[in-house]
Amino acid sequence: MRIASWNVNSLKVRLPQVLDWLAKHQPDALCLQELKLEDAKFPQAAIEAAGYFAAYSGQKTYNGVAILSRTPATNITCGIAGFDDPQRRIISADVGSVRLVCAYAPNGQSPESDKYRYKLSWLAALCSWLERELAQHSQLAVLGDYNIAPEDRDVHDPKAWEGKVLVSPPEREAFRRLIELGFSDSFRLFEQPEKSFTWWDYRMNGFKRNLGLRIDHILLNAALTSGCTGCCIDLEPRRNERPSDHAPVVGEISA
DNA sequence: ATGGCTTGAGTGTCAAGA
Repeated sequence: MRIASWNVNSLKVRLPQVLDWLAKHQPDALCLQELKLEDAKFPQAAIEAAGYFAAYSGQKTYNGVAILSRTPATNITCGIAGFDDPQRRIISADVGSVRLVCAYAPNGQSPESDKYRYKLSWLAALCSWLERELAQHSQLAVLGDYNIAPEDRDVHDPKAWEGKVLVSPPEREAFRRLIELGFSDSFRLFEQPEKSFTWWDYRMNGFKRNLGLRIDHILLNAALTSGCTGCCIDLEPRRNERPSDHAPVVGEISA
């Protein structure tokens, strides 16, 4: 089974690229973040014409998440149970035998910001919720934009980024707590090129100079980890005209 | 140098992203 995650930074703008990518890679499931459109404007017909079902939770202008799948998703739920949040950042569903969680973590803006405090409380709520989800699903994968670069090797210039949002110790600690629930960072199960990133700033030719961060991740529970045969970042869509600033992450699991 | 691009909103120019 092929599963993938992609922050598209506006599904309206990126729809043709998403359709191209689906046709080329034929994933069993694709988790999307930052749709930036309300549900009434979700391009359901175009997705279905491409051979995919869609479960989505959107809002105007900001956030918004979706799970596209070749077979219909079931048991669809939105949000983090017990965490009241108007921001549409989580959608979960069963696809085949696997429970998928599509997540878009808050950016946090800067460590001094109220948005940073919201990010940390959101991550804490995610952690305690996923602990309960792990107990209820034998095969659980959490895919998405975590807005956290877990280690210095996930940062193009660790010195320049030290203490900043996306790499600060409290954020990395929150990511570590997720892993310690019993997940693997599937990308690190395999040998990977140095300076592998999933996001590059639009400004200053960030992609061409590979000034990036690895902030999009596929986390797998133990059962899925043992059957994972690959995880890679697809750089190709980042070279498109009008690209998203994020690249897709693709995982291969036996499920 | 706290900028730089891109998007959505809305039709000026700003908020937000990362």
